[in-house]
Amino acid sequence: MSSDHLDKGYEPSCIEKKWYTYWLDNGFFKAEDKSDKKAFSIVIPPPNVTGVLHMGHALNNVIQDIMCRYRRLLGYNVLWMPGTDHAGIATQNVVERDLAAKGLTRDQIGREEFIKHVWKWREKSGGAIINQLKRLGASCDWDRERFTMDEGLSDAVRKVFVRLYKEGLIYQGQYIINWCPRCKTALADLEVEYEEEDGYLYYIRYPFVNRKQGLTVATTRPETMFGDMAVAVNPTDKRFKDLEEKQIRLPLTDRVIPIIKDDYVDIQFGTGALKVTPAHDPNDFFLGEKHGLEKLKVIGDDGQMLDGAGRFSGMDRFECRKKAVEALIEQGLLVKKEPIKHSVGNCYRCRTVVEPSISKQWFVKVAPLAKKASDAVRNGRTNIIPDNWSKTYFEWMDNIRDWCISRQIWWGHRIPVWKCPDCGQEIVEEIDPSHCTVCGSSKLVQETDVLDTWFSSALWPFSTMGWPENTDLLKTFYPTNVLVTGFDILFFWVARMMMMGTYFMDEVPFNDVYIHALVRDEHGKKMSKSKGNVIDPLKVIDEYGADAFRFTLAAFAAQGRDVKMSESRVEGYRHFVNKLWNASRFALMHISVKDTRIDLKKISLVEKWILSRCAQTSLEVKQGIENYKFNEAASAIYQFVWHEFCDWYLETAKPALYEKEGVQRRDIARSVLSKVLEDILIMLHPFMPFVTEEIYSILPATNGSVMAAAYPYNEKDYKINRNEAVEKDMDFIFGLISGIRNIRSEMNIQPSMKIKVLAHTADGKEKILIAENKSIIANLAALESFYFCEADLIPPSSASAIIGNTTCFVLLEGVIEFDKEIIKLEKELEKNTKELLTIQKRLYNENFLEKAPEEVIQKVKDQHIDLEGKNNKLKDNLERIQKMK
RNA sequence: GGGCGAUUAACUCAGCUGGUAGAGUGCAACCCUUACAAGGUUGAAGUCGCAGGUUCAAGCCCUGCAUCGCCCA
Repeated sequence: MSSDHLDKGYEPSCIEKKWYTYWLDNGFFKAEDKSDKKAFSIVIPPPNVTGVLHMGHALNNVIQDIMCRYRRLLGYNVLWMPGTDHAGIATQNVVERDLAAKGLTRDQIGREEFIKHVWKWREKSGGAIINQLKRLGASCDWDRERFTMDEGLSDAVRKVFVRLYKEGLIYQGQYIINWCPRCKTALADLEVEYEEEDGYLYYIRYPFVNRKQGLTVATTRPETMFGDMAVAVNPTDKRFKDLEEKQIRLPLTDRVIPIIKDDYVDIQFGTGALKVTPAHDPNDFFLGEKHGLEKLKVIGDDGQMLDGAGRFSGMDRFECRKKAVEALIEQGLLVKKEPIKHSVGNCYRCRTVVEPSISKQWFVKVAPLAKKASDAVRNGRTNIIPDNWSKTYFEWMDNIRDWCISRQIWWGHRIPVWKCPDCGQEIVEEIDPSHCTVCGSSKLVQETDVLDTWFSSALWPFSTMGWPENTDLLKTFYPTNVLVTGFDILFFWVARMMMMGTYFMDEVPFNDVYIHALVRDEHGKKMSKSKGNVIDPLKVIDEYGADAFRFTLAAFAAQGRDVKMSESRVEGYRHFVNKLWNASRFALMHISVKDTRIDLKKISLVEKWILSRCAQTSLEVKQGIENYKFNEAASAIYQFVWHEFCDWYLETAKPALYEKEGVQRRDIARSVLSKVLEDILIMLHPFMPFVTEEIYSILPATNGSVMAAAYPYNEKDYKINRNEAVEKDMDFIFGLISGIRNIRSEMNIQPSMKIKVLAHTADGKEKILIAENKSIIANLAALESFYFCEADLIPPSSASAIIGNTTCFVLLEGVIEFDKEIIKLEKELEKNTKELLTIQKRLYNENFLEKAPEEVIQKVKDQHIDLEGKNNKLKDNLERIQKMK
């Protein structure tokens, strides 16, 4: 499987394929139904079977994959349950389009034949999105893949429906619902998307029966006037105080309708007179109920006007709007029309303007379910993260309306209700009934509607695990640890899973709900086909590799903020992948045997330092992942790998690795390098699974897959390796090197030119540190020589840098540019003085000394001493240089 | 109309229970130094949207305002 070297540049495509196949073949993604190990489980938000992977999926699944891979490294028995959703309306639309291409409609071929077509379609192309998830590296337990229309899941749906029905929580009724005239089905409130559009507000005069005058009503939908059953005014409205008429004439018809009074009418809006259309407006529906008005449906299910529209019947609703307005103008009844921005409801599947319409539908009485679901979050059994979404969740749950669950389409779970045509009995059973339970008739007719897709998705966390059977899987993995989702389906899906889970399992479906951001384009705009700003994740993977893409998503997944995605960012992280690759190439030039045993007593300060930093990084990555702060985890490891491991540690390790300090030192250096690189690969694996596996497989010190490795630094190892004192010491050394480098750069000293440096310090500890790390300093700052000097022997022609209590003098032997050094020192002194003054201001403030906590005061005092010391040294140096000039 | 969020370097964003403002990209200078130019070293760059308030101390807490975005009606 592995070779013993790495190519010069990292080439993702074939490596990704190779390792994904390897993981699958070796069962690394498999969960055990029963196990002694601790369990960790996530159910995937099932993508639509018609779906194509978009950025939202990518972010969603990368986050889940990071968590799953991380838990495996910790030794958990991990279940990541995959699957797809049958997506009733969406899928039906796709297949209908296919048929239309062949000149067929679903009505022509009939229900049974149509459903066969859908299944065939699914077999052919339904798995596309699954393969796309695999390209991302998703480590789902694919053998368990579920589909909401599977037999088992359908059984669960049936069971839930029957129980809710028998408990009186499902009912059928005539209500106003949202109707899509194109899909020819009812939609739930949630399935309507509102959009601001330009329209007109038409003011129409309805004449009184016996007078020419009348009331003017305002509407944006004049075509609905044919369904008007009354005109309503507010009883407190002064304009209508003297109104005697009780009736009014409905223009363009021969109907006379009542004038009713109700304080529901908004005095501010329009003319104060409201046309009441109970069959085509939700508010009017309730007003109609209250006043006992008839509900006349005038717009048909296909969007064409019905008989009630008189000579306009048979006309399309929008055509009718135009024609009716023309007719009103002719009759002098259109008072005015003014442009208005108003929100128009569109079908979330096909964007057709939704018609509120009266219809007989099935509903779930959600209040009792919502109570349990809402309480579960209130009392902390389920945590919503970030927490501010809890409020939105409560808001919705507490004001929830009954859920319309019937859809007039064919693709979906058919509602298990039968009617007896002989005696009218309604039969609802889990097993298809063959005859009427009352009269014995065998002519039972099943309800033709199917259930809302979200009805089956609401059961997903337990139906996928085998419910209603009490399976081992359920026992091991339910409730799931976390659900990862975007907030756009918080109500559609999460809320409903909470309702069904708490009701049927008596247990929440997940302990945590992590709500991640929406992925937008680089300007923060929603990605959409019409805007042409969609970035295809698969293309990004092709170009930059899955690892770079995944890392980008993780790095930008800060809580509570949208992810703004642009290819240039992915490119940046591809550089990171490459950096890791090259660092590993370098390491492989040196390490050749399995030896990662490290004797902490024998290793150098810088080696202790890198181990300490590595331990600390592992903790930060751990905390980041466990607290859903993936950006913090990503940035911790990025920072460590690039700027500590590569920039500092590898550079310091080179002399030892090249055997310039003897064989023993070389072997120690090898073992530390080997160990740290191995740790890095494991820590990084959840984020960048492919490249880490490739490198890990080649490292001589490792065996088998990185997926089988243990996450580095348990509590004990952390305590052994983390050493803040060592980190502080190294910060001093690194600061010293940077100080000298700074002088080199400011004084335009060529990198190839070696320089002489003298150090003066009264600090014993710093003196020892410098002495012990002299060769590192000399190497990294490119020094010819480095000695200590006494205060009275400070070289005249030199530039200085102050680090801690030590001053370094870079000898410039006549070539010093005094002006440059003076400017540099003055600038530094200015900055230092500023800082010193702010510190002093606090220290001389009695209130501060009185009220601030002791530790803060002590810290400020320490800072004061440091700053004052540095200030004096800067002044001395400046004075000295100025004298020289 | 109700609710939520944002406003910090040129750009994209971090910033914990209040304690001297950080990163990446970009920019500038120098460098092909034997893992990496997809690189290295060094540097410049911020009135933390505005106005008040609380506090010894405010990017962070409170109030108001402005601008932008999202969700629900």
